[in-house]
Amino acid sequence: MALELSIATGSSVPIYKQIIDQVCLAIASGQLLPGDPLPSVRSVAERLVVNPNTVARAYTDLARDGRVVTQPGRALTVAPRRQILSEEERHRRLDAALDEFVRSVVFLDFGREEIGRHLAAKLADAMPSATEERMGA
Amino acid sequence: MALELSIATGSSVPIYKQIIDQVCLAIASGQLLPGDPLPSVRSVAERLVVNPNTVARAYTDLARDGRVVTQPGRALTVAPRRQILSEEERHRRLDAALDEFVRSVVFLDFGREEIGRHLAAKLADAMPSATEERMGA
DNA sequence: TATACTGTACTATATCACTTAGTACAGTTA
DNA sequence: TAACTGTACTAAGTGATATAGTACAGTATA
Repeated sequence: MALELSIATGSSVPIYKQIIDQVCLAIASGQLLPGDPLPSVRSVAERLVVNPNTVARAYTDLARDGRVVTQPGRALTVAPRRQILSEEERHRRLDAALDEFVRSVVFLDFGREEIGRHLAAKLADAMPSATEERMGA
Repeated sequence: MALELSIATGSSVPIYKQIIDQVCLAIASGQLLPGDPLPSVRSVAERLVVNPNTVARAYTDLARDGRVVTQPGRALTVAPRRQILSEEERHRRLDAALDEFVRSVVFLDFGREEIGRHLAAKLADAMPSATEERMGA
């Protein structure tokens, strides 16, 4: 399936990061499978009315993090699913994300259970578990 | 209890935001109670070796969001615990925080249950529930 | 071979957020 | 009066973000 990228022009999130996030979500959700090609730098730039350099910035970041594979002269392709980060780095990033999230919601006066419920729903959307995939969900 | 602020000089998180986060966490955890005074702009600036304007920026943001009360010529005090944001705004912010969090962890190859477990632990630290507070936990 | 595509690299420039610096003022407290 | 409180203002420097334009090596295809 062709990846349909979009950007929120008013957002404070940098364009290059919006692109990275969408590609990563597409991979995590299974919309993009290992080996699938990403749309070219120039086509994305044209579609989003954005500078090619900005798209290239996102693509080089994706390649640096090992989420896509580069081949000279060819389009980027989604990397095979394997362990990319060290165990330590994975936990460090999870911990940082958790801290950031807690800081953001701690003032909102939601119950811990309520927050947990909303998170579970979001996670189910973004990252269907292997079990569910096997069941065809 | 006097609030002991600190900053991570190497962090990409702006100093003013680090201050805001620490104050908010102190309020949420019960370390700061409604009516408690915040340390003065100048004393914080001196302790953290930071510009007073940066601290003032954090304080005005806290006041704008209703988490502290301003009185001319007096120190800021922690606002009484009550509904500050509209129901819609609360959910909007929770949703934004959830999206941001999911984007951050979706690549890390953690199971949904594992993420949920870690989050529950963090939340228990940051925001002791009313029930636990009543039990003296 | 010629053409059009792919990612990548480079310089230059503009804008904005963040931070620092310095000064100033009204209100409070002792 | 003196020392404190938050707040407001201008000015300047730094770094991230984005744009613009150009260029190059490798690949695919007619």
